[in-house]
Amino acid sequence: MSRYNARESEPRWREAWAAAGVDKAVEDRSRPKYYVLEMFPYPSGRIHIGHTRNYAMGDVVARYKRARGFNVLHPMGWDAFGMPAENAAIERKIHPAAWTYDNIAAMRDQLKLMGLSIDWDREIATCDPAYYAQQQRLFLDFLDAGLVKRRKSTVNWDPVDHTVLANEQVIDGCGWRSGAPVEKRELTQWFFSITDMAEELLSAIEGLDDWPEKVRAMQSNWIGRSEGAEVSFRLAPNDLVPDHETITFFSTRPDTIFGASFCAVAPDHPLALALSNKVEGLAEFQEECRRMDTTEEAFETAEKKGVRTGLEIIHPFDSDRRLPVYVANFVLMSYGTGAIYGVPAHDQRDFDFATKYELPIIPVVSPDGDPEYRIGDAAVPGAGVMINSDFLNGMDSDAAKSEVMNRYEGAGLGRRKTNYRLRDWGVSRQRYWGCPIPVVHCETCGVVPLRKQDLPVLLPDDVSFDEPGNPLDRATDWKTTTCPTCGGAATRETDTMDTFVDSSWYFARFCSPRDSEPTNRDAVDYWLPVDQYIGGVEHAILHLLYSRFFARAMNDTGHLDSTAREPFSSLFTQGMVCHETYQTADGKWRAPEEVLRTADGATLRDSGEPVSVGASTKMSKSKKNVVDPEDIIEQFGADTARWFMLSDSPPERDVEWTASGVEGAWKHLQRVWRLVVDAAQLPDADDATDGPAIRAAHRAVHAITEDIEAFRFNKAIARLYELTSQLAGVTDDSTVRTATKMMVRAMFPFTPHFSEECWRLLGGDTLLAASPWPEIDARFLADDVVTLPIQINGKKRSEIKVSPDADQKQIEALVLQDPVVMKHLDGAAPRKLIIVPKRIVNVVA
RNA sequence: GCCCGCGUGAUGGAAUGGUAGACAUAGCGGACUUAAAAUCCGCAGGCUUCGGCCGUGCCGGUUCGAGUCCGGCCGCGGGUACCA
Repeated sequence: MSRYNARESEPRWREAWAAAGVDKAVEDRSRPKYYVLEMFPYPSGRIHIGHTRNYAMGDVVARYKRARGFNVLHPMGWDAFGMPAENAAIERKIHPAAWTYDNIAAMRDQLKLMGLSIDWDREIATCDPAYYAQQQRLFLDFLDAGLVKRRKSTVNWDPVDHTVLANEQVIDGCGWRSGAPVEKRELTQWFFSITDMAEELLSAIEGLDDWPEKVRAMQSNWIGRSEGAEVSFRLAPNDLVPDHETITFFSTRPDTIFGASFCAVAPDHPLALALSNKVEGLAEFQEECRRMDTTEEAFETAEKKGVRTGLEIIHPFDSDRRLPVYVANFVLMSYGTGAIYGVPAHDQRDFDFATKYELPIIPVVSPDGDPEYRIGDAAVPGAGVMINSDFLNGMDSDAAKSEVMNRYEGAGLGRRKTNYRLRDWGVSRQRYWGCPIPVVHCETCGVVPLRKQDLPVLLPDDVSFDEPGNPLDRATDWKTTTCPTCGGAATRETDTMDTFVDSSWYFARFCSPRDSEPTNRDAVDYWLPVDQYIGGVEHAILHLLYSRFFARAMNDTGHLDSTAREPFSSLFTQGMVCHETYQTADGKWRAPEEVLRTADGATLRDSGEPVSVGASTKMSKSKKNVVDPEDIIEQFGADTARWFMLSDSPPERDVEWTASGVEGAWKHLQRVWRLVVDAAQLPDADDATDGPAIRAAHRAVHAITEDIEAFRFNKAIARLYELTSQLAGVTDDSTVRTATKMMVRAMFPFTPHFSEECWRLLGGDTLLAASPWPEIDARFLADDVVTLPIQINGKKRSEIKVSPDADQKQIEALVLQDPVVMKHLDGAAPRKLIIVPKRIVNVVA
């Protein structure tokens, strides 16, 4: 009996597809387009199993849509700038470019083994000057349009590596590489004005119907819109800061103004800075706050502390009331106005602060309407009836909110204001391996953008990585240049762009990857938006939000069609690939290939030492629970790997990689192969011939089509298992060969090489890769007879077989004659008889 | 704290309000074989006095009928946060 030989077959079919050019995407306006894209990988050096699941899903979609007559664009590229390349340069004395391009070459070879239908002619790498030169053009256009700004901001500064760190690179207050405590510094940085688009980015989420609800919620929360009042209250006359007359506050609860018992400003608020040397202990307190790291956990435990300034605010509605002003560590300069008035009764932070400093806690909102309402040992947020609030007493808190804001506006104290949590996107990085920012610093003209004809600004090759800091700062020859405006001496900007910039527009570049402009309008108008984007949920906020911003910015600067402001019309976030973990008694992690797994435990293969089996978690080097896709492909072939990864769990959920599961997938393909070998000996049936096999095939493919459309790949595969058993079980049926051919075609998106091999064996003389999806014939879907379950009082007791077009009376008669029904009714008439056609019967006794 | 998800056999998971557990993995039994592997066939939620009864995290509701819808809990996972 012959076996399917993946190792021999798979390369042969990949060559055949390449020779036929089936993966090439050309603009063809006579056909509907379909752009399917998986998030492009960072070229770390090896393809990870998680990548392969991601690309397998995209490939199913690409191959299916192509078979459905769509003109498919399915490209691949490399998110190739970033720190690991510089770290490699530091540790191994390899140039980042050499390291990166070696990795790309290795990963491209690995990816090709999977048999993905990718148009490799469109491959791009973001570190390629041909790519980042276009990014520099976009930067200049954005600058021109006011979408890029340069300003001072507080950053995380690593004092050992002499560089700015992203928030994610600060771990427990220390630099992730140097381990040194991170400082906050004021640096002048480049920003994309994403906050200008906050409202549009938020409201447009509404229209992203084919995005996961989860991602939409995360983006909404991240943008974080809140409505309230921005008001300025007068400071009582004082000698400390005579030129400060007011403090401006933001509050979402103007209704609680009569509950205010203190005010607080951020340590870096202008007023606090002005007071630094005039209030005892303040300068030290501010220094302490600066040292406090910016990560989340630190705040969790940090005590609320402040320094009383001696200043007082005059209550806006009661000029006899004075609110002491503090500088407090829990007030952030980066949100609102950097100043709050504290209402301890209705805000937990204010409550904690007031308790510590023995400030009054005045309830002003009574949840149950009781005017004598008292606060316990925690603040009570939420709505209610106003109490202790002068002219607001008795009002509903929502109405009070509106009333107070009206009074503020009437008195010229302030206005209604919407604030966003979203911050502008700081893109400056003091790094070498990134896209240079195309501006110069001129002694006379200041910051001057380059002219487009001066682009690209190429990264210098000759740089050293043996000192900390940004190598570009030390690249003197490169840095020294002339000013495009005055021709005088100038130095280049040495900041490079955040790598998230690179990935914010690559989907547009794929439409015309070699064009001399960032985009070709004909190409992007045809291909965009991406019809199906697939990637990990870890990019739910940053990458996807930045891309949404970029699509709009490119729109506004004429690089994209003005009608399409969303880049990805449908988004799918796939689950991770997990694996059991193994540990020996001494606590050391062991790799799956070292372990012999039995039904009730595991031992080491070589020594027989017992191994404890731990939870299945995301594959990671530290836990050694990693499977190398190349090993799997070597052993079983790409199709087996693809089949298994999609078969076991719904695509949005994590899948557990198991050796037995992969073997099961491999066995199944061999089973199909035997079926195909047998079927190849049989004659074809003509289209009209009916039989159990062809019926089973049409039904299965009908369902599989719906499953693929709905991203239910696991169910599609389950149906293919079922169909295989059905075809193997029929005897004496002249439609077996025809049905087998249909099954092989339906398997094609999942197991393309294997399906081609089967197809050829069954006499196919075309490539399945260029063949249409099987047509469903409705004749073969209809039932001759349907089985109706019979429930009595909602519990299944019996069933009857009826013709599908039997009418209610016929069914009723059959039901009442059913022995089980007769027994339960015991001569009585049913109280009610519910007949759902072709579904179920319920007898209410 | 807030915002999302999710709780179904030993396991991954199926089930437009209509036969709960498709399909797969592991397991058990059998066939073939000197034997093993491979392959093929079959069994498989729990309890039962063999009539049935119970069963989708828990409690209640809607319905002829609830894993599915509604209300309230419990548990797990993810995201996010001194955001005023």
